[in-house]
Amino acid sequence: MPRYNPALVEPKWQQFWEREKTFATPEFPVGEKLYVLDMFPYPSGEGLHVGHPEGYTATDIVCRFARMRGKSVLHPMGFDAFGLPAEEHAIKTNTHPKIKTDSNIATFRRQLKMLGFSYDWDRELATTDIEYVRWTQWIFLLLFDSWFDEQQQRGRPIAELPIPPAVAAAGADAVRRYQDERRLAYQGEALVNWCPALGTVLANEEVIDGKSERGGHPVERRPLRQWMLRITAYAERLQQDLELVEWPDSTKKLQADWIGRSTGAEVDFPLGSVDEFAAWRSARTASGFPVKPATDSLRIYTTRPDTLFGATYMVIAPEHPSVARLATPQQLAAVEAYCQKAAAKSDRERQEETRVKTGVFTGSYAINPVTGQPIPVWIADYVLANYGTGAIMAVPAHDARDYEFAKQFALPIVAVVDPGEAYGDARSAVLAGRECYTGLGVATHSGAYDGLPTDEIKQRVTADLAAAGLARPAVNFKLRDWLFSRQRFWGEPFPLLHELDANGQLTGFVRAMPESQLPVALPHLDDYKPHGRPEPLLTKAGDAWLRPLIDGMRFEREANTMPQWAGSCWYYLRFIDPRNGTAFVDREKERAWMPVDLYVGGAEHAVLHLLYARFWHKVLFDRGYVSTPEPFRRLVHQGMILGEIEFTGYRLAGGEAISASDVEESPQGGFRRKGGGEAVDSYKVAADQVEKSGDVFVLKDQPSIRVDSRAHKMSKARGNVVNPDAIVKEYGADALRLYEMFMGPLEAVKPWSMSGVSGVRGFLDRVWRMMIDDRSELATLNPAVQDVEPTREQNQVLHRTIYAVTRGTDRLEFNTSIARMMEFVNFFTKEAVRPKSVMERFTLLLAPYAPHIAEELWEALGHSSSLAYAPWPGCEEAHLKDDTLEIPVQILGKLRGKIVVAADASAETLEAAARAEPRIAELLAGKTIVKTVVVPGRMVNFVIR
RNA sequence: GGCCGCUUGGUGAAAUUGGCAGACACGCAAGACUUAGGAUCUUGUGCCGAGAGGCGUCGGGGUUCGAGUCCCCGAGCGGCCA
Repeated sequence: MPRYNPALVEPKWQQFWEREKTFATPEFPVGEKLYVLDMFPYPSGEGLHVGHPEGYTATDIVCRFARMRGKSVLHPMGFDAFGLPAEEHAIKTNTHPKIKTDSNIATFRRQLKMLGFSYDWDRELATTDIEYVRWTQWIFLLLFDSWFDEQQQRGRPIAELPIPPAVAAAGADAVRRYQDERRLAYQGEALVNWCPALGTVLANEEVIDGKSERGGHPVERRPLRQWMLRITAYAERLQQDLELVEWPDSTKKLQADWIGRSTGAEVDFPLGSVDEFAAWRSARTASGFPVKPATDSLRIYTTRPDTLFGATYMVIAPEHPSVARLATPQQLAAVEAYCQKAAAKSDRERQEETRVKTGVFTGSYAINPVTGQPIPVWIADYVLANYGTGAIMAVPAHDARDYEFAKQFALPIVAVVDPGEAYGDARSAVLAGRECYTGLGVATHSGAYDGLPTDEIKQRVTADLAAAGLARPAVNFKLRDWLFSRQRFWGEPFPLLHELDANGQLTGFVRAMPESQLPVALPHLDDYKPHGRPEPLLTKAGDAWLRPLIDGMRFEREANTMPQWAGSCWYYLRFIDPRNGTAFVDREKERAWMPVDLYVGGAEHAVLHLLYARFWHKVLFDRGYVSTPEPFRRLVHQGMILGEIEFTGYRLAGGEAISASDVEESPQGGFRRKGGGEAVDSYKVAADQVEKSGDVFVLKDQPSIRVDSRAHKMSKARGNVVNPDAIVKEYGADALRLYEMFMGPLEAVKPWSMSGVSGVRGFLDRVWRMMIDDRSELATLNPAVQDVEPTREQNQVLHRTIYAVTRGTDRLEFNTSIARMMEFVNFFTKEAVRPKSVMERFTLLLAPYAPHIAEELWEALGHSSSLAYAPWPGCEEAHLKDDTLEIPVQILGKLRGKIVVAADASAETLEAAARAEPRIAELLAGKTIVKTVVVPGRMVNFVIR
């Protein structure tokens, strides 16, 4: 047979697998199931990136390995195909975004097939497929049809929502309104990024520093009617159930922080004069804490009820419902002006800590319920309307933002938490109100509570105020409801109709499309250009689509589209039953395959995609459509692959070299001399121009000049992008797969290296020559491969390799498995006789990693069927062990000698042998042995004096 | 600014999870084969030292018979959030 030629071998086996449907998954698992999922890609116009095959190869190895161990494996692939780039392309070229999307998918599919992944391609789907859209819309309608029962902590059908008698008495419309306010999908006003210059609404990622990403035009925040999903109802469970999954701790923490559960208290601060306070207070004690905030007080949420005595003013959000009521006539104009300005800012801008605090006094006062003192009520945009109650008590001594605000507006600062002696000199500054302290301590200036530690006073104050009807313990979440509508074209239409009255005006009521009428397809548009209004682009469609006549009634269609997240929220379920025309997934199949056992994808999706998918899954679970509380049992993030390591030198305008240690990034981009000096130019330095000097690299001919040595993110601009097509062409798909796994641990960030690719290609060449006679023109085995019994040593090498590769593959430590296979090949290429049975078992070990060459070798070894389901080689204990071991002998923990003993030598034998070792004996002579540590099979250590 | 992670030869890394630091690969060097080499094979390759030997896992401290691994402090780099 000729030399190893992946260009021939790889397409041959790809065609074989496709023709034979080798990786078709049965409808139901046979025996133990394994569902292994890759985060499906967005099919960009750039094609596959070398980062994609990293995770995909890892999961492919896991799947091929599992099949050989007799598991039923579900391993699907699809495309997250809605998205902005396709829409932008559509606007530019005036072609339907589906055209570009489909051609991008075709490229991705070709590239994925070229890498030999064992997907069941019959299950391929794209979120843009109209049949997929049907079920995305169907799930949306399920959300629309659900409300969250706080008592039972689960979503239930809206028909089961108890209607209070008063509402029922008010008539059918009142009941509908009552229900609509409680659905998991509801309408609300939310701010959009409206860019007048572009005449379109922009996604958050298209807005950078308040300007449009394209063109840098100003962007305004405009309130617009939008669809929201009530994910906050599930906050508690989304947080709790993180305990059920096997995810990286860092990812769980990110999610938990994003959900942001906090405990504290809601406290009412009465409005009105000091002399009314005592009466108000006793009335409250009698009536208890009202469920809804009353108009005679301001309700705040705080996580630090222990600092109530230090509350010297209050702040409400500019959107707070009490703004108009609290603004006194003298202050009204200033308040209105302030609120208008605040509305234009994003929440994010408003929370910027570096920003100078702004605010305006309402003119009104509230009473601090623990001190009975009046405190001013301010309006400031650092308080957000939708967190807590939209109002805070400000404790400038113990909250950084309140402190800054108080400084800015000369408001009183009263310290009520004593940080204690350990805080040093700063303690007196804190107690004098000259410094802010946010930590724990001991109560001071807190009346009867003085001297209590923070945790205790929190409990006591909350309990006491609750008893007096002034407060209640409360839990709050940072998580906000999910803004689910977009004003774009390329997304799923909402399957909803707005009712119109006799005059063609909206009644405010919405009707779900009946299931039989799904899917609602996108309308035809003559072009995809923005229409210059903040409303959804679909309002450009004609009346035939927009205002359909159904059963003799005229409706207006919902013209918003869903965000890209929608499709990726449930694709893992559709893969189980991708062609089902009557349900989004068959319940029995779902029960058989779920949950996803291993989910691999980038850490950039650690929060949003995973949180949204978990939320939808829980709704489906509550409504009885799926059987597991969590969708993804185990999650792994593959690390980013960076470009090849580069050396970067710097020089001044005149061309004079400057050391990297004297250079810093300038804020405008580019580089400058450290300390804000002159601009500096960077340039690439060839590897042979530098040398290592201590910890750093310097120019060979100018050793005083340091250069940077670093791998950068791959980017078009930097020109360091590696194209998988080129790698496959030059080295083969197996080499690419093997290299990506050999680079280092799956989760680590790793720099690309072309010579590393050629290194693993060299390994595959050696594997080939180990078994194949490459000087023969025919498919001939290497004459060294013979049908003989392995020697004891050969068996040892084989079984140790089986052991290590099995273990490494199981634990996703692919790099070490590959290293062990390399050791195997290094050993056997030196053997004049290579037992065929050993070569066969090695080929099976290699198969998950480099499946094409393995199939080819398997065939050459005389097998007529694929090895995809051949049993994984077993490892026999007897062949793993040596008769004798070399054991290190330490004195005071330092290696001083070695002894060779029987593998099963006892502790006594070991110690005796160690003492007898000449060098050890010499070192021990005349010393007192304080202690002897013997670990059989491992080491001996003498502690001497 | 907050949170998380990382730091081991010239380079990517390994270390049975507290027990011989540097497996495997790249690179480099020498040699063999060869008309040729970006092919193949062999040998060597942490640092200092002629050697015996000593030193060595970002820096400092601690726990331990024993620390790359665990704990504390610090530095640098990266990621995410703000």
